Amino acid sequence: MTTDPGLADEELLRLDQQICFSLNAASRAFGGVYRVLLRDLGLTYPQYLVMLVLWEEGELPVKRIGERLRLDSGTLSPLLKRLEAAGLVRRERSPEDERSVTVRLTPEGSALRGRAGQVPRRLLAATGLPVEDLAALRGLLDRVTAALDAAEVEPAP
Amino acid sequence: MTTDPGLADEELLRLDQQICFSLNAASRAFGGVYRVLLRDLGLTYPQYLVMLVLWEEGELPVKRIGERLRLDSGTLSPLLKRLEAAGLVRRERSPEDERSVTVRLTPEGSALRGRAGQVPRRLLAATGLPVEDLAALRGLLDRVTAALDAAEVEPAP
DNA sequence: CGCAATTCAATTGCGCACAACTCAATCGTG
DNA sequence: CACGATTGAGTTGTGCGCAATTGAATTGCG
Repeated sequence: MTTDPGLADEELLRLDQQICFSLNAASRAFGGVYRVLLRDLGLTYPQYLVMLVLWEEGELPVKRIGERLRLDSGTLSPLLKRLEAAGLVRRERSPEDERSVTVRLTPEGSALRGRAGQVPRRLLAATGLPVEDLAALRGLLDRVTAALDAAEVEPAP
Repeated sequence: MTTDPGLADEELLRLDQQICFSLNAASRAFGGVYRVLLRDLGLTYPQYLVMLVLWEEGELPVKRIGERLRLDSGTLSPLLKRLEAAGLVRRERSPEDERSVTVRLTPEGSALRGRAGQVPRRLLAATGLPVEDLAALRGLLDRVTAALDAAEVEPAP
């Protein structure tokens, strides 16, 4: 879990810089392409992520959506409200547990899945990478995510 | 640049889902670790990126900072104002071109570099990946970014 | 049973990202 | 030189991400 101490701080600063630049740039480049692809569906990228989960599950409590997407209620509550205002989902408190809110697709929300059908293919094409490389990328990303989540980083140096 | 047409839409949807989930998750996981590491410097992650550029260059017009970080004035203007309020930079209009604003490190801004010295090492350690893997990750990220930037994605399917 | 601790959603506040726009300074072309 | 086009910062408005807090419902422990 430690780093090669032979590398000077100066070199690490450069690598750190490159890693965080690259990740930031990639994340925003993806966002830009998704934005174009999703525009005529009336969805933002995070809204699309929520719809993907709902298309798979049909209905889900807010809590579960948050676990799937690593998002908390501070992000999901207003986002879901906008999806509801757009007529894509309904939200209702669960009768069994009044604390929980269940999110359900409306017929319009389900129908949108058809119109979203070409999004993945077009996105993967835009990456310009063969599927194997994308799988490798995903593997590396998942590894760092797991490590970063597990790392107990001390606040004060 | 096209995708294997043998893959069904359903499978592509799943892969797309995994790629965007993974990228999103990794980006936010990095953000979380940076947030902890930068907290006692009083910097956010995007502010740290700006400081990295300034530590390298000393002074730079807003325009150049934006080119380096792929950020526009809508993001940079308020961010730089906060850095100025924190006493880390000064902003002054260029005498040669009154449209341009030059951003300069203050002595406090320069001094902060020393306190940031351990950030890269600690971040790289938190990733749990050997340097070679991080380099590979960076390579893949840069490739997709370049391809996504180059891809002329048509708005309407 | 009763009350404290926990859980879930929502809200508030702050900062970033991006689009669309404004305004002044500069450039380029006739 | 003059005037229209372009450039560079800044502002506004929308949405996301996260921390911190609130408030109601539920759980669990004594």
